[in-house]
Amino acid sequence: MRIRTRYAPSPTGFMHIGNLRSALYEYLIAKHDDGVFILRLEDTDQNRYVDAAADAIFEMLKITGLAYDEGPGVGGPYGPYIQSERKDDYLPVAEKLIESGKAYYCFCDKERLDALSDEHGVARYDRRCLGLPAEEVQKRLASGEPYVIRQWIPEGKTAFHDEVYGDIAIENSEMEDQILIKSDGMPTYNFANVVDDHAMNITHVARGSEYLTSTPKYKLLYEALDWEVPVYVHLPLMLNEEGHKISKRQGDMSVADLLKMGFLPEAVVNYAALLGWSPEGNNEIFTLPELVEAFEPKNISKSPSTFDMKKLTWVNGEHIKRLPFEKYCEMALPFLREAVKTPGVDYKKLAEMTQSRVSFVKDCAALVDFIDALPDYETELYTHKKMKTNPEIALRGLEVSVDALEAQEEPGWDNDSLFALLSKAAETSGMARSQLLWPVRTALSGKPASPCGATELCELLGKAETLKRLRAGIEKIKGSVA
RNA sequence: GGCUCGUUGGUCAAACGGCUAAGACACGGCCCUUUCACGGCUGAGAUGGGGGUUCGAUUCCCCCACGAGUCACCA
Repeated sequence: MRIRTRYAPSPTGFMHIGNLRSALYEYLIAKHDDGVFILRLEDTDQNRYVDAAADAIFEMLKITGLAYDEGPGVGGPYGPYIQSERKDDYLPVAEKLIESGKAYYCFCDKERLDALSDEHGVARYDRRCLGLPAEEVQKRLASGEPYVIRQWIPEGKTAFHDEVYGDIAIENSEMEDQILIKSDGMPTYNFANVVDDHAMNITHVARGSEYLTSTPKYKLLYEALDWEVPVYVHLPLMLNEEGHKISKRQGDMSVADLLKMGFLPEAVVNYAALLGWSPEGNNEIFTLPELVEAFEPKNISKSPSTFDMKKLTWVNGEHIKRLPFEKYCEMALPFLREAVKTPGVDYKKLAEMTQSRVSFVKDCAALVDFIDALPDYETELYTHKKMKTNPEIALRGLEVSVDALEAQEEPGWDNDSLFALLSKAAETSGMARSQLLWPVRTALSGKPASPCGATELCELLGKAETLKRLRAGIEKIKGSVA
């Protein structure tokens, strides 16, 4: 049978990296086996429903490339894919459970329930309505009294198998007679989930390990309904830097925020895959199709992992380097154009120079900001141990360079010619090549690092500007030495 | 508090019960280099504690500690 997985978010807020990972793993489990990936919106909590949240989910899945085969907007044979639109499907199932004695009506109100809390604030329903005579139930139902439907949990112990965590068993006495149908007629998440997963023929359920302890209740429901239990793949928790589960309610970072910060969608996806799963080989950089190929649920780990911005940043840089040059250009050009206004600048060249040097595309701007205007810099910059320079040597190096460059014709003002020229000048003047190049590089960029070497800078800036900056450098050193 | 899960360097993580306990990020050094980056090499850095089982435990069992999750008419 074909694998069918589903990502079933509730549209109550933005999507964070943990949510994305759930969606991703669901997607990968399906696609690795040529299965079907489904999106289903679990909007049974009308109080927490946020309109924009659903759109945000659609958008994030689109941007990250997690295309669903069935779901809102695209349809499918098991629709609708929004729970509020299937609300009539749940009550009959609950009533069936009542008939078989696996569920019962409960008329207890909020106040009474609240009073049940113990010293830890933990409330366990006391089953007051469990033994209600049928006539009384009918009478109260008929009178329009609000009610909920509760699952009846039998005595015993319930075990289930999880692909990641193995066999887990929990005493039924630990479980409450949970509510299946709320007083507003809507199903609870746990119930709707089971009903829909069955209705939609879901074969594999991947979700965070926070559901581990409620899974036995699901199992009991499946058994009571005589439905086949899906394969469970519980995922290790994803922790924030404080060591707590990442959640929207705690204000943790959203995927949209990460994208806004300049992380590439493919980098975020790649990194999300790596948190809690490890590839077989040593390579850690993957595109989505490569993940589909490489992903094996058996390599999912059990222990929680902490989100690490540094590693994400590295992954991002790796993806930038792998970007086709045209693509990188397209992304970097707006930043470069904003950072450099000097006419006649070769933006393509700037893009070329920056691609291997940035962790974020937008960082390219800061690398070339010296082109329009020479930044103010300290004479200290002329001192470089490995280049064997200090301000005095730099002064001589600059003077020699200026002399040589002045004589260079404009038509031959290119990197190769200039490099040869300065190399020769260094030799003639008895200096090391680096003793000319470092000062030139410094005087032209005014920065400790530049995206290209000295003579490339000369080419970039043109003869007039080059000479102007070199002379300014000379004056600067003279001024500070004196 | 009950229950469930987890615990390998700062972080992510490998390791049929068998070796000097992989690799990646970050950090240090070196090389390459027209600076930086890239790339290459390299260094430091880990099995929470205690008991077992075993010829041999990161690995299996028990206890402890610590961490997290969960115990809603939220999902």
